[in-house]
Amino acid sequence: MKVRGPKGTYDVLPADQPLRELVRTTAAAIFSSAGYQRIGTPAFEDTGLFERGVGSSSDIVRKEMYTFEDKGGRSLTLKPEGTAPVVRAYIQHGMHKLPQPVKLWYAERMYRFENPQAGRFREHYQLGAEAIGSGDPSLDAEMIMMLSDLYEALEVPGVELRLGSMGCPACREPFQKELSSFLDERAGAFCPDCLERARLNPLRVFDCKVEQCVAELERAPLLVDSLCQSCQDDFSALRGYLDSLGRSYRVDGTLVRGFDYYTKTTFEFECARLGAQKGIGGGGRYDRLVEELGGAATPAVGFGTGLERIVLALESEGISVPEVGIGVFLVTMGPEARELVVPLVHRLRQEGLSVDMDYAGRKMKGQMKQADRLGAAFTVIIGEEEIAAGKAAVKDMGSGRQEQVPLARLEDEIVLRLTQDGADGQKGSR
RNA sequence: GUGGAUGUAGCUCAGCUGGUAGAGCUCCGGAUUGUGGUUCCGGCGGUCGUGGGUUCGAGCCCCAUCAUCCACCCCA
Repeated sequence: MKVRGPKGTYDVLPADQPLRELVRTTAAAIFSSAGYQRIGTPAFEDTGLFERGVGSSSDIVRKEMYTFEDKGGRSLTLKPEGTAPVVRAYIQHGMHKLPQPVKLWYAERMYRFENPQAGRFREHYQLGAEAIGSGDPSLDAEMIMMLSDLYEALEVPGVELRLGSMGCPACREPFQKELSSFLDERAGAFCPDCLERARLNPLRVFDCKVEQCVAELERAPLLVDSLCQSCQDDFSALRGYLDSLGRSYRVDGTLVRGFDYYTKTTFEFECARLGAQKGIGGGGRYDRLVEELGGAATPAVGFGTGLERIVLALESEGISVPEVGIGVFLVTMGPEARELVVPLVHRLRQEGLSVDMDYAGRKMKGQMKQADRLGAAFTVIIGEEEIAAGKAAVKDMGSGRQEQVPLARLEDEIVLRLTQDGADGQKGSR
């Protein structure tokens, strides 16, 4: 192997495109029907945006960012997540003056310096949405349903929803103290990772999978049980909405999301088909982020979902999108035929038809084979005999029927055949 | 950053106790002096990840290194 793409990256080959395209267009339709408009943000941002936004205690900021200095001495970072850039754009463009909430969605590449594994890459593609400017739990429900509808529309198998609440500063801080003292009392019972978490961000101990720790945590206090009145009200309102929407979910007091900015609602969709990295999408409310990034105090909620993980889940079901073949393939033999066909191919393409010809010097048989591989609906054969007779052979690749068409009428005949309904070739449909 | 598995043709893989490489698929051609999807035949294609070592001799053994996959951490 001489050359390779960088670790954790992948190429999207032609065969991979249709399914990804399907996911993107399905998402775009669902998001826009809920009034979300697409926004694009730069591939890189000032490093400080993520340090302040995502939070310096998060793993992402501590060890996963692609940070570099540009020639002007600025510290920049390839974006590891989508929310902070969108919030930055909201503030920068004065979107607080627009009718609230401002609803935005994005499809962007994200970068994290992690070791790759199933469903995890250093560059990945994320679809996400943010609704900024309302704290109403019905908006949380809208967000959750958009994601849920996306998975449903795509028929992603085995998707489950977990729901939790991170509370607000008013209830979280006292709770963290309570949890910390619980952890301190039993310090001996936890693994070294958990002791580290207890110091940095106690809530993260709930992520631990070590049996001993999990057992010990059975008796730990849960944040969902000690929410303040306001957080409790919002949480039960959200649950009411989800119930009436018929969206099933599991309340999980141990659901903790990785970014420091989350408040109140957190949610995560999991897919059992995915292996260890089974989180397929998730999000939550971040009522303090806009303010922390320098805007006015503004509540907001959002989610992100990984395109690769959706595709992986779909592929585990053997789902494939049929490839569409080309319209017509022009088979030529001899220089005269090529002289005639090169401009003809160009004119037909200008008509918007999908047309191809041989560029590899294949013999006739090889050209027919190529036409078949490309899924051509029709083949036009022009050789010395045809030139001499002033006619071309037009062959229907489905039926195998072939007829002679005068060269003078050939172009009109091709246009006619290809603009009829269903004239597109269909690969693999014979 | 850590652990395990794996690295042989473009792809999927075989290669017995070490004797300097093979199949299937793909591609090109022939069987059908100008007609596809089936079949048969032929051809193109390999520094056996890389660098050392042991040996008369290494794809096979040893060491190192890199990469890939999976898992941990964490996340989409």
